[in-house]
Amino acid sequence: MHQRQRKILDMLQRGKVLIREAAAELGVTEMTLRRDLKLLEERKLILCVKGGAIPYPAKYEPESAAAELTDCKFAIANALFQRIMPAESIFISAGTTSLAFAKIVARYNRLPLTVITNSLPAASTLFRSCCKVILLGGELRSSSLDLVGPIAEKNLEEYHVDWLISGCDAALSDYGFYTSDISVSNLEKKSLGIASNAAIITDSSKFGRRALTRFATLSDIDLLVTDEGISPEDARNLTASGLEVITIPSGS
Amino acid sequence: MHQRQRKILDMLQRGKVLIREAAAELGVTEMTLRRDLKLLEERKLILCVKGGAIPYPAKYEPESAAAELTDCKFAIANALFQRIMPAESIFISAGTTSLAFAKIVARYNRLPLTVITNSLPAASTLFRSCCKVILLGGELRSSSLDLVGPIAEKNLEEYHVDWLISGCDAALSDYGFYTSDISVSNLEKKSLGIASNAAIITDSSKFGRRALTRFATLSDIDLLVTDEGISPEDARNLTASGLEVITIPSGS
DNA sequence: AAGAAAATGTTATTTTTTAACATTGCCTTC
DNA sequence: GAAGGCAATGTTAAAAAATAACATTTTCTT
Repeated sequence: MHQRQRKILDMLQRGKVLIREAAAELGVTEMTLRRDLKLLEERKLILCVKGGAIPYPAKYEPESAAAELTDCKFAIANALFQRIMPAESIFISAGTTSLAFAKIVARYNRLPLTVITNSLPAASTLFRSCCKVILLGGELRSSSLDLVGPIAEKNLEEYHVDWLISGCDAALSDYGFYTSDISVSNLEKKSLGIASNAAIITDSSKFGRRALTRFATLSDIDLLVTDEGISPEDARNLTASGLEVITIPSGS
Repeated sequence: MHQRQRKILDMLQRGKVLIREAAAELGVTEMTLRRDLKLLEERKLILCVKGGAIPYPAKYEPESAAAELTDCKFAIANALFQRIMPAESIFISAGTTSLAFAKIVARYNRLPLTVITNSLPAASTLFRSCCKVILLGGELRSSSLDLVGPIAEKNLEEYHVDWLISGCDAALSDYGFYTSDISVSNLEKKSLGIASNAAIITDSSKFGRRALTRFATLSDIDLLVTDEGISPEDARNLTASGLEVITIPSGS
């Protein structure tokens, strides 16, 4: 990397850099500095704002999250949110639907909850809020930004929560809920054991499919929130097994 | 909050919003949208970039960090970094000097280390790097963005590291190192127990002062990195106690 | 309904960004 | 060491975006 670009990064360590000033300080023309900034921005080292640049904000969200946070997921998350009471404790698992839920909680920011989570995106969303946030320990997976593994599972034993809030990768209405990651599955199973109520929030497209491992049977779960896309038969199966099913309009 | 502003936040959930487009979509003039964005930016809900805005990046750094990350701290951190060998495991404690160290590690990004930390800023800095990151669990303190408390301490017992890397709030060259936070102190004490080597990195201004609690005696520490501002007498005291002392030029 | 206050729109001006092309300096190759 | 090429930087003009100042509309109050 060019010496000058390295210097720009140094300058940025303590906040915003203005193009005007920095160009003078580095003894180059504004155009050159702009070209440097563009390069650094492409490499995700900085973020260009109006008259300058700031350090690249370490978004605590996997790259994929933005695309997957659909309106439908927010609507589903919002429906569940209506059920949560002040001062309750909840465990928010990793995954985009759960993240949508965390964002709803943060946006509303009036329920003083105790939130336990293994998801850095969720913790990131909530740490400024009025909720108390507890993070499980463990190895940080850089792809999904969640904490899994034996330490996370062991930490879980220290807590009890009113609600477990989780998504799923696949679901069969007569058999249970699946995830495609074995370590996630292990953690989910454990978290079912520490929760008074378990809620699954998922869009209806997940039904009728299997994934690697089943982490919950139908009887493990108390409440399912999904969209109207779910087939009447699936809904009937679930209700018959004692789950409460909430469906939100698909258009919302 | 205005209905329209709420809508803007919704739009932002899935990435960048362009002023041109959003103004058309919301049926208002660009000027009005700009005013909305300015308001939302003041409330730290969004961040304005070139032709639009992005969701406010949840910077995993306490507000104070930027101002305190001086060149001096980076120089000190860099000197310590030279001592770290590939594949070693290190514990990085919370605090701005330790954060400077994490940033050096991330910037260089060639040492495959295992990093254990209770600091979200440090984890945030390192999660994209080639280091393996392990986060202690515990309650998230929103002011300092670190994890402390009994769970964090207990998790520590699961690990052993080659290096403990820590800052301090105050130091006496004939007595030891202080911090002004009792829960931090507890964690520091524990972490001394799991490290083969303990390094303290701190600017020389901390010497000759006390703070709330002493977390380390002189014999607990193996290596001290500071700047030339340290008095010859302090340096002599430390060396006499068996600490290796590295001083970096103040101007650097 | 009158008037005040807030919100929004309009226009002109300034600032910032982009694009296209000119210049410089460095490196290769003969 | 000179010719030529390539990358880096500089210059200028045009486009885009942001700001400021003021006009208009809407909303609320009384």
